[in-house]
Amino acid sequence: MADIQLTTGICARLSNSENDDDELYNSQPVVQFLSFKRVPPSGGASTMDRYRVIVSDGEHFLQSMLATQLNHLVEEEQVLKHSIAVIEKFTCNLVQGKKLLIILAMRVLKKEAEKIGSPTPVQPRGGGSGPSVDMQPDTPTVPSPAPSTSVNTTSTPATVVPRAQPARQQTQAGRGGRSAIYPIESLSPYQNHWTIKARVTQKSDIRTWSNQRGEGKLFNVTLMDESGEIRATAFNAAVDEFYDRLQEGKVYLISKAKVNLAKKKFSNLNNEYELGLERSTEIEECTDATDVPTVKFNFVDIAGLQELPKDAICDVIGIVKEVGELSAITSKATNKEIPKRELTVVDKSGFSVRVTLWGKQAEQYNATDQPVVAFKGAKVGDFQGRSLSIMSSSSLYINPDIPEAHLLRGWYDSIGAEQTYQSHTNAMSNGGGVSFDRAEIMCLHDVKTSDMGLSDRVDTFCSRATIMHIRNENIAYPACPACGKKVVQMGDNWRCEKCDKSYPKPEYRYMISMAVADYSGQAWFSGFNDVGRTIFGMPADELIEIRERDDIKFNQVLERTIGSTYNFTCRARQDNFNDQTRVRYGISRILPLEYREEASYLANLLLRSEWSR
DNA sequence: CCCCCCCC
Repeated sequence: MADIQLTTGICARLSNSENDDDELYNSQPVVQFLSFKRVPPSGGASTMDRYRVIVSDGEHFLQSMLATQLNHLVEEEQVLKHSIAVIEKFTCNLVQGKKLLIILAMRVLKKEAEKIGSPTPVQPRGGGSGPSVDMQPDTPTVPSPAPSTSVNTTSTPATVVPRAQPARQQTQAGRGGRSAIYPIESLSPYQNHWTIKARVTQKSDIRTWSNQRGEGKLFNVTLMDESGEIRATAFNAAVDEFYDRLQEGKVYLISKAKVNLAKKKFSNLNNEYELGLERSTEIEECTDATDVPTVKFNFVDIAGLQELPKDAICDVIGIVKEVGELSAITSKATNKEIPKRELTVVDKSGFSVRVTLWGKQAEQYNATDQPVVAFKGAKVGDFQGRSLSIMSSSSLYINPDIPEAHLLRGWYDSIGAEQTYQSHTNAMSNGGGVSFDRAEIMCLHDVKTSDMGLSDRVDTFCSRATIMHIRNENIAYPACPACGKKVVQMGDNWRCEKCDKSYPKPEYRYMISMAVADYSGQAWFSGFNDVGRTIFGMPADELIEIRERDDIKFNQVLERTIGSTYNFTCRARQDNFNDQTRVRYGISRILPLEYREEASYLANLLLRSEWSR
């Protein structure tokens, strides 16, 4: 190669050009590379390192980025410092008010070269500061918000960056008949002739609809490249055309789809736009897909689900401990039968959660062993504490080849399979709608000074309190083995009025009255059989037997309970006794403290405060 | 052009 000319002035033109400068975008400038710097991904969908580079036209220099499909040129040392190359395809993004060149395709003309000239920073037209050439750790694309579903849903990205301007496209769309490959991030309704190279990370079932406006069918896919994600929808004829061709996990070159404004409330993707796949849309599977990232998860552990609000969208990974049979429900809204299957999923947090699959996912689930399962975009429900629902926009991965899955497999096979798991039901509710909720904990002082129990309704509160004393009189009563009501001794037998039956032996049931205290004060709580079984760890028959046999031991058993702390859910009720009105607190649920859960709660608090900083 | 994700 004889004498290579750099395209003098190109840096200034790029820096100051309008985006509709077709002539500029169609030129193939020759530049010299001055430096390369590897920068980590910015989060969001991006999982690949990128190269920040500085290019020179001999007169000025300009900060630029290599599209990730060009990373290998640097890594294989096909391009070096001072190499001269022709930029065959490029686009520009506006980042923090500055124009940033993104090199999409290039050809090295001279690998080893000397630095040409003494280039200086571009002076922007009309004053102002020129493009920064310092290596700030920002990236050329609009940063995704911190994946918000698993943590603080109200956090917003620290920097709000103007969206990429519509990148223009080389009209010689030509060579090979295909347009340049554009980052998903750069798509907008203002440009045509783009091609994206994207992975299908999620594909919905085909859904039909019927309303006033008509009827039809559709499906969606989520497409992802290193710059971001976009949802694409195909209707009717396009469904027939593309449903089978688009497969989850595969990478496609997609062009000539329509770019529509996304209705944000229907999508949790970080994209202003979505694609309409039409019959004229071109979709071609791409086998060279190593540069297109695979799905990225932001897992929350199963214990941590109770920190998420209902309807939060999250990613969860766990072991399928139990698989339910395929069943169906009838939707109240549409009166349609909907196939349903429930999985019980556990993880290292020691919790289990019920996960509902719907439709085809319910029908097609057929893993009978206990696989690792990862969910992306599962919806948090509050049925029996916490539950998960897998929506059409969620993805389910059986035994995904990711580190978290291998760790989980190893843990489960060595210790997890033997352990018991706490369900959110047990942690939070007694099934009758009364739940323990740490956010609802009241201190006893507040309970006693509030109007709890003074109204006609039943007031429920939660308390974390420590047992100070248990009344030893009337600690249990002889009950009917069938109905639990009190029985009376008649000769050798015990008679139940309700059942109209006599039994040779009663079954004792607890009737506990205990003084409890927290940091603010003390109160008397009363509870029945389940409360006694929880605090004594034995049925009432056993305790009564001890009392009859050995009074000292009986008192020891009572004393053993002193000082233990529980999570209580109580009902406050007015009580009239001997012309005196007082408020009584009945325990409707008692739960031992779960130290694992407490630790995980605290860990999640810490994480949350880290991330919202 | 959908935007429902259902039920216990």
